[in-house]
Amino acid sequence: MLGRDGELQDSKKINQSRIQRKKRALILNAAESVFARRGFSGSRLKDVAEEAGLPKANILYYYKSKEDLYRCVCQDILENWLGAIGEISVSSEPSEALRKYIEAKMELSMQRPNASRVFAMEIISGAPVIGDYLATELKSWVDKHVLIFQGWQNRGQLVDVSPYHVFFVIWAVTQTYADFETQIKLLLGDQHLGLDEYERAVKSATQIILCGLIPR
Amino acid sequence: MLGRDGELQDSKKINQSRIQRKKRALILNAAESVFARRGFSGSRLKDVAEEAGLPKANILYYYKSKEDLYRCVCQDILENWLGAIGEISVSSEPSEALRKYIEAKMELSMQRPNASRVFAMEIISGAPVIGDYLATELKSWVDKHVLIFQGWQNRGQLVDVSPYHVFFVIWAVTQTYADFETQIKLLLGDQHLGLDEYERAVKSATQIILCGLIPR
DNA sequence: CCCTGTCCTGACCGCATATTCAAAATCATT
DNA sequence: AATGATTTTGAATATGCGGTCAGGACAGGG
Repeated sequence: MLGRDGELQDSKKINQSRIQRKKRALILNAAESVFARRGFSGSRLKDVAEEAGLPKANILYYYKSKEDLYRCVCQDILENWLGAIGEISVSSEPSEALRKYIEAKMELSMQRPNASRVFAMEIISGAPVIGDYLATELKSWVDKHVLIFQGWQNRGQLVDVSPYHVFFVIWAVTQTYADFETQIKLLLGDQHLGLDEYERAVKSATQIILCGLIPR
Repeated sequence: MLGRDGELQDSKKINQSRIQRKKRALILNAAESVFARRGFSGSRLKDVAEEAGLPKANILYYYKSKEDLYRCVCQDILENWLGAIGEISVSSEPSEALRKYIEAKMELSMQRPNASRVFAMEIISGAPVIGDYLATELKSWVDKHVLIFQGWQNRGQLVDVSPYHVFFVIWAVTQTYADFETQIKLLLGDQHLGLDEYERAVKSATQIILCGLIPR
């Protein structure tokens, strides 16, 4: 079972040779795509090994256990997300700030869909590994931005809804294009969800959400 | 591995004694909650057995295999969903029709969150079992309603966005309250996501989406 | 009470899995 | 080239899984 409060950085060696970093990154990528399909307990190290093109024992040379590997995948995702999105700027117009945020999240979903899926499965499973992170770092990030939203609402620049739910709606919509790609492709009849359809998705999602948030 | 085109009703016995129906329903419920947490390959029959309060062998007396059980869970979910939601009425005002639909989906998410989670995991995993259903029945249902949406758009009653994405947005938002309940509870600081917070969620979601869809 | 079919279950089987290990191969440094 | 550290990997191990089975419990109609 996944120990709840493990330090989330079991194998975060700091002195890595070039070859180590390369191999570890290769394995991390392979692991992400496997975990994205099956979740933690459903994934097999054999599949990770095949995906990475390495013998199974080599995986466990670089990551001391399956759980360690999974934690590192999660940590990598969280760092990447937090770094890529940054803040919602206080100064600019709400409509512009929110549009930027939505577009950034959409792009993340499209560029690293597997990251989004691992995250989704982890949450659905009860967040045994990243629960602490959600309750501390993410919560403080959200609380801070809720204040910004309330400021906008006081000035009549943002529709009067619960600010937390603004986030829930934005996250839900932006991540659905990664997590539920299978369903979307089947319904659109598309095979590849190409760039044109991606543009349409961004446009539709942004338009619907923004119109719902910005008063006239 | 899950055979893709299996008939989705392996164990759909029609002549069931009262005791059979009761036991099968009990097991189905337990299985739903286990599959909701771990997905198909991550779930253990032992856990289903414990959840149901039965010995493991008894599970396999009523369902001939783990995959059979999983298929029955999926089928049960799909039937329930299709039956509970029904159609989006053509005649009434778009705003009323859509509001009804959104509220119905929200209620389903709240009443059977585990069903939503099983569905989510199945899709993220590539929909090996319900893929056929999505590509046929659900697709024809959606295509039919897309026509309705386009009719509304021609009459200026619905904002001009890709109708398919209208569904994607509605589904994303309504299901997020079931699938990501863990995250939402952690961020709201709540333990139970009580009735008041549920009302607020319905109100916020409905308001944001509807305002984004209905022109003024 | 017996008999017949249904229901229940502990013990068991074969297989897959995560993890260990020791020996081989490769690399780095002098 | 020599030596020591790092990296690689096939084989071995222990555990846990889905599924089987034989026989016991039980229900109900005669």
